[in-house]
Amino acid sequence: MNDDAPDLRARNRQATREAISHAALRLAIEQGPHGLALVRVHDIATAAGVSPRTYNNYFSSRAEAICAFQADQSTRAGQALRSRPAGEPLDQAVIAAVIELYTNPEPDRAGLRMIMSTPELEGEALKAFTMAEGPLAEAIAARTGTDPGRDLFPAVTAAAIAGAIRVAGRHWLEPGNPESFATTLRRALTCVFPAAPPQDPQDR
Amino acid sequence: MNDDAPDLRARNRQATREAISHAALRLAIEQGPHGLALVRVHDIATAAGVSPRTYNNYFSSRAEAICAFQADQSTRAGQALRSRPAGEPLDQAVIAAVIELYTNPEPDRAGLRMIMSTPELEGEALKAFTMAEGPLAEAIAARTGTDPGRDLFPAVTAAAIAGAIRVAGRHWLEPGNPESFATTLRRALTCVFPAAPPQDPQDR
DNA sequence: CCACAACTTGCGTGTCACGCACCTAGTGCG
DNA sequence: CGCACTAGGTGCGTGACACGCAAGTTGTGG
Repeated sequence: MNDDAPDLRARNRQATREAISHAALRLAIEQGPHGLALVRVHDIATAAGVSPRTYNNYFSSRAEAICAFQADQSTRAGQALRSRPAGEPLDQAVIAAVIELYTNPEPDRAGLRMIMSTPELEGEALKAFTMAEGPLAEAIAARTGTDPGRDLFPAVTAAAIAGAIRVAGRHWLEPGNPESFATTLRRALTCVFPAAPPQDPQDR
Repeated sequence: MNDDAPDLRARNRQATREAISHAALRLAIEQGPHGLALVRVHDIATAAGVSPRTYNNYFSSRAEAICAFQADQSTRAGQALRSRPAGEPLDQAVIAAVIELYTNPEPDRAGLRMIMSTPELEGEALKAFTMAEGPLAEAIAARTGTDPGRDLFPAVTAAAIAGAIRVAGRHWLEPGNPESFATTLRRALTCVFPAAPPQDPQDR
């Protein structure tokens, strides 16, 4: 929690990391899904105010740089679930945590659309979502009192949640969709928890 | 179904595709998860009996070549579900179809472990699994009579199934696990369908 | 104030993806 | 039965990239 100001170096490092990934995403959006190959490493580095060599001290591929925000966000999924009140039933805790995590701030439609509609970026985004599953599974196991080493429920549920978020994103991106992302997210996650196992389903 | 002998050309093409991907996987296994960078394109092409230039007429990256089998298998998921009897309840049909698809032939532990434990390959395998979701979602929609354009259930369920398969694979690979893959698969998929809507659960 | 560590940068190297042009082999028609 | 056609394989050249290495620069702690 106290990684706000541990060091001036660490802050500079985080700042350049964000500068690079932000520049990468911006340039990618400018070129559109079909012009990703035109986004040169040199351009990203220049736009971020660093040398090309420094760029790949932070990222080893364009896709990794462009999707860094998604990746960072995903790693917070487990923490988001843990921060829900202990007594809350699993389904409600998950839905609340995910909505809190993915609508703060409201996601950028252009950026998401860019990532979801470009094969190479989609692969990297997939990796990002998958990285969330480990911590998420641990948080679920902690909440349900199951052993993640033997019981498959936590890991499978975490994977299902990550999948639901992906599906929600894809559906939300479809042209002419007036729903808020939170609404779509809630609809998708409700499919994962049709009826909470040992709880009374008051949701839906 | 009738793509067995449509053409001599097509058969040759499929044969070289399989030769390349098979050679790529074999060489990757030989080098182990930490030596993937030592598997040169030239080696793969030579082992497959084609020129390096031909290799990337078929695949544009090593990971794609190595995971081609997984990708091909994934694309058959929708078809596997559709080939189940129409009256069978969704959960039983899915479990039967997936087990049929992923245990025929019995998967190669070394190959799976190679793919799941190498970050770059894992990303490609993730893409392969995700490619299965579209057809799977359509098959689920057809079986449940829902509209995949409006209802999120088919897509979310397909994603959950793909995630369960991944989790099952990871768990099955853990050292000292005596279970058959079919058993692990069934356990994982049962987490996705905790209680079949109006059916009696005879599995588990 | 100084020695040390972290970080950035320029350079060189090996690898790779891919466009282009040419060649080989399978195909269908007269 | 042979010939034009076409899909696919191959060699070559080019542009870009990842990464190791060795400085130079900036923050840190004694």
